[in-house]
Amino acid sequence: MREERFKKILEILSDGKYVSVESLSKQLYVSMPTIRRDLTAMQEIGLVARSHGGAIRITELDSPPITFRIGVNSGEKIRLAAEAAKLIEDDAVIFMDESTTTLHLISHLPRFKNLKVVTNSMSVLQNLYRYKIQAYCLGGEFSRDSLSFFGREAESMVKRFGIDFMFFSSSAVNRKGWIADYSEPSNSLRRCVLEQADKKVFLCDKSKFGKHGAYTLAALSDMDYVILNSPLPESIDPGKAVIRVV
Amino acid sequence: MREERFKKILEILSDGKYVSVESLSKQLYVSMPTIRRDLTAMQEIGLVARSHGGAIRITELDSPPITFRIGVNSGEKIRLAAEAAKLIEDDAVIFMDESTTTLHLISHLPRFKNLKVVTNSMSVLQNLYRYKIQAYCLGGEFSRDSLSFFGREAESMVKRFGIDFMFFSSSAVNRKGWIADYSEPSNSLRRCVLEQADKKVFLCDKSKFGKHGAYTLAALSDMDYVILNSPLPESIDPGKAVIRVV
DNA sequence: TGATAAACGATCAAAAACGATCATAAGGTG
DNA sequence: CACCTTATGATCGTTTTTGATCGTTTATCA
Repeated sequence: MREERFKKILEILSDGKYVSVESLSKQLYVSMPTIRRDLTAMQEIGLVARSHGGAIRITELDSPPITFRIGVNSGEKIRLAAEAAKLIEDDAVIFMDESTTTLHLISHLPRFKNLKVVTNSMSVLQNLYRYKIQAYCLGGEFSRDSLSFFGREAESMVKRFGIDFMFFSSSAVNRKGWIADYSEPSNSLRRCVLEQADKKVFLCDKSKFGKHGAYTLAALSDMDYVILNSPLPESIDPGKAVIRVV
Repeated sequence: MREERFKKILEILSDGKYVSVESLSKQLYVSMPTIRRDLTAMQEIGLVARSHGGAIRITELDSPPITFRIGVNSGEKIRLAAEAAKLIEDDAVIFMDESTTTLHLISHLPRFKNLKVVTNSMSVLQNLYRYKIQAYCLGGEFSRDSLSFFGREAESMVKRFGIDFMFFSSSAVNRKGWIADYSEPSNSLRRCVLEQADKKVFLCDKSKFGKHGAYTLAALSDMDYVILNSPLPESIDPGKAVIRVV
């Protein structure tokens, strides 16, 4: 019954369009809570991306378009970013990835003196610009989907920076506590940054748990800090990582 | 719902160059404050630029936002760029600097197949994005004045590219035929690009002649092509350079 | 330059949607 | 058939989104 609905939901979503929970509820003759549960389950497998009011389909190997990602869960993302900002100190060199979560970190940065920011994200760069914060951007191939830079060029460039704090997010954390993502170029770059970073700070909202990203990046236990908005599942070993729940 | 609106706003903006908040509000059946919130969110990641009363897509050459303003003499610059575009061939790797003149080159690029563009200018990058042209951006320290990248990082990065055509402009050409500029970081980078470039194309409107830039870059006679909008002064030796007057 | 009108951001309250919980219904198994 | 598991729908408190209001800022034109 439920599997049957999953298939139908995927069909309805097949053309990549957005569908509301209410619409699905009527089309499939089940209540809205049921649709919500279905979508949540499908999200965990990585079949759909949810937002308030509905969902769109995503394929196994790519993340939702940037226009979709901006709006989703922004309240939670703002709180995660605020908590992460408490770690920063004057004179630090920090790296920020292209996730929409880290973007919210920027409004907290002006209170620090002599900060240097390294990023591969054009969105981050533009916001730093507004706040007049010194910025270094990794170059390389430009990705239209995420408005950011990847590739060999970016990777070799980051190796020349000494990074105090690396702030980043990701699409998924699987059941064994591995951070994973759908895009390998993005992952590859982050792996290089991890090597350069003194303190690694992973920002993780609860929608990430249980999902299966195609490419693993690192273990949660390799992090120095993990910022969460719900308790860490029992099954996952935090290792040396300091867990902060907001 | 909100995510769907983001997409529609981008569609609406891609047709026209400018849309008012009121117009968007009516087209999408939501209130004006909601549209403002949407535009603010989209602005933060760099998808649109806002002005009082509405928004424009940032990647619109014809009516650039204030922050990406293309200066005076744009008619002449457009003609120079059009002439320069005639040099390009399919499969070329071209470099474009951060000058406003080269910016006008972009609208001519979509007719070439398999083009790769290397640049240090964020404005160039944003416009390439609109035309879906593959782009590589040099990284490094971000200059707020010119919205582009300079410095050691950018310079060492450009050394890894093989460049077929280098298109660039400059602030001044002195009486002895030396190309010069006021900014040394910018000059320093261009010197590196000159070394990598097979064909060097200098775009020069007549306002540049007789000025004295503080830092010299190269001799006009070192160029492969010089695109002008007035005849070259008698006193300057063109050397091997092919002179084109438009 | 100063006055006027439009547009803006901030704030607040209402509405919509959400997740969590619980009781009930359906389905499977011994 | 009785029991257990799973799925479903209803309810409730919370979060998010939206629209209205108000004081402030910005553009325009005299």
